[in-house]
Amino acid sequence: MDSGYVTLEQVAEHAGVSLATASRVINGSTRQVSQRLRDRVTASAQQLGYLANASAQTLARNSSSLVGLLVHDISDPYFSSIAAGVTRCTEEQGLVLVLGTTGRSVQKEGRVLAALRSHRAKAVILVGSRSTDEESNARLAREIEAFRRQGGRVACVSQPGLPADTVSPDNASGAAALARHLVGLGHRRFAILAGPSDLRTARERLDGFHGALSAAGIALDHNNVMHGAFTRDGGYESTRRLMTLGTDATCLFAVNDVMATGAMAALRDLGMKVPGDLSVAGFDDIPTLRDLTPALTTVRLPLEEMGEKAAELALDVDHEGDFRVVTVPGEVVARESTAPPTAP
Amino acid sequence: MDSGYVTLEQVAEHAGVSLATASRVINGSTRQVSQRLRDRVTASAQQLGYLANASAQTLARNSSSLVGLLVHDISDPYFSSIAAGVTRCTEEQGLVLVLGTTGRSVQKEGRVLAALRSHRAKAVILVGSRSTDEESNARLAREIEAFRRQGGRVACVSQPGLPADTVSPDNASGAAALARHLVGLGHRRFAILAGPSDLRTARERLDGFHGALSAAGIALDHNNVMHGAFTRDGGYESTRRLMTLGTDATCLFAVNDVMATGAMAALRDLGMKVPGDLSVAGFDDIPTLRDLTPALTTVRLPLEEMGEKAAELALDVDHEGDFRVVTVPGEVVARESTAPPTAP
DNA sequence: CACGTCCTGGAAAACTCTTTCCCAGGGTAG
DNA sequence: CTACCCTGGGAAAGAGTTTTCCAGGACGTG
Repeated sequence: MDSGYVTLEQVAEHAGVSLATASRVINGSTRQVSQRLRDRVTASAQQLGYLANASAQTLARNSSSLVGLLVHDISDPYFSSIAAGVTRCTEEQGLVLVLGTTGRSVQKEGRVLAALRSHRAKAVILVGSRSTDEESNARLAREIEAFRRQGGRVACVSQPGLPADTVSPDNASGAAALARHLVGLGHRRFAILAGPSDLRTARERLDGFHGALSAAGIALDHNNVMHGAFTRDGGYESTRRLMTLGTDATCLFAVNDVMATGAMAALRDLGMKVPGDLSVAGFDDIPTLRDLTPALTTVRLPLEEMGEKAAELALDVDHEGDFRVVTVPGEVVARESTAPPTAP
Repeated sequence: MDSGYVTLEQVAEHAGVSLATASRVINGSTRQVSQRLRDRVTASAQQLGYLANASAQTLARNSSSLVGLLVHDISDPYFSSIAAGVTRCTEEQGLVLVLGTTGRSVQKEGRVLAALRSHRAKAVILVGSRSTDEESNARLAREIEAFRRQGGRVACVSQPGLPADTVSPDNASGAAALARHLVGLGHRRFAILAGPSDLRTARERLDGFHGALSAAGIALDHNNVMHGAFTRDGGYESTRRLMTLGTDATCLFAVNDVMATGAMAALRDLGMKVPGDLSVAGFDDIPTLRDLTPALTTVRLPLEEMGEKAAELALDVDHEGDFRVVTVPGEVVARESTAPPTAP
């Protein structure tokens, strides 16, 4: 209690039992220990203020109570919402969460994954879409395999196609439903902030939206599709570019909410009214959205639940074998940022 | 490389050196190793794909590369911004960040702290104001002492008075500066969303604001000070309550931005115009603020830098002895949510 | 040339647990 | 009554590092 550590050996000695017995009492192994000794050991542990040395346990068991969570940017509300769901689940189970931020860098991702492997983390949860680049996906798949071979478990959010359990929003259907809703409002000419062209999530949403338009007999002008960074500033920038080039669109769809937020800021700076001059819609329903004016129409994803579900998948030790995919439907939430187009 | 682990012993054998030498090469101890052996060992490690077992290292060194970060709620942009700053610093140093969320529960805080102790974490950073309750502060102080006795380092953000290095915003001065600014605009009657009455940060801001008003010869009506939860919903709720009771105030100060955000939503729902019917100001300058309409007047804190600074303090191993306090000034940022009061 | 010093490498202890193996004692079945 | 099994306890063998201690060789000095 003073300055050093209380070891299990000291507890055993204090209780007058062997080290083995003390260990069996404290962690509750399969072996039985008589009630009498059990009481003595717990009393001694209590009295001495025993706290197990986690690294010694990890070394002996070859498995730790650490769970990794990899996100691109923790200050992005999309990721922090998912992170909140993950923490809820891990804390329930007494596990310790390790947060790694990748900044979308494959190298950093690799470093964090290696660190988790080195710590014998029990599981890792990868959040956020990766690129569609074949090579970096293959490398990630190898890292995942290495992690799993060491006894770790893996789950992904928003990145289907990897060799792991996955929680994946139904991007295409959600975007299609949104498109139909907007067409229902009377819109015929759309502009799209499509994000990076090599990002899977971005592309699925674009394709779903585009597909639904095609099905409704509406063409999408190539000049109305802007690619750019998947961030608020990317949305701002893309919108300015779009407006500088000029557009005939009556409705702007940003494939995620942070870009839509940037778009709204750009339009405000340009003196354009939403939805009067242009309707705007996003995707994700991040919590900060409801405080925008006008409130943003979007496709709602249950972000916290998705994080929680991913953690459950990753920590469900019973399951072995093929990879499960949980598809999460998106729900169109109509708010004030979209309205029927005003007559031209 | 196949299914098991490569140990340092295997690397040593492969390189034809002793375990001790291999260890000295890989981690770079104080001891010299000849260039010849050095090359052999690194080559073998590379070839075999050696990855150190972190728990074994922790056990042997009695210190790990883990750094704890305790926040109340990671999905709150205030905390996630600070977290982003902390991660930047820890990743630079190759450390692994453990994220603990407390939900403002003292028990959970204790549990996380114990887990970090058990893992021999190198440092822990406590973010967010605690209560002004003497007893729970004393308990926290004891936990901190225990952590430090085990060789860990501690830093706090926004909670001065604890036995640890601290990064603390100058709440009183910032709030006072804001008050002077608002008085300068012509406001004389204020309402305040003061947060929980036992939260140190909240009280400092309230007191600073109040003090500046007094200095300007302005009284603060007791009925215009609403206490409530330190969250968006708390701000919403408090504002509704305030308006239901009725107020003569021309300006509303919420002691943090998330409450101000809730206040704006409540006013919108009540059909009141900001700043036309009521000016609103907050405190913190969380990133999401700039996308509100009208944009919120606030006191800007450099949140990411504060996180980074706290991490630096916690990881500055050179420093021993008395506790350093870094005071961070807040800067009034005037935006559209405040304007001179309209004639009564 | 002898002796002390410095430097490099290796053997082995230490770190704190978990778990296997072994043993004693008591109960049960034949 | 003996052989066998079952239960509960302890000794000891790991788990993979770091680090201390010791040995031997090179080198410098008197």
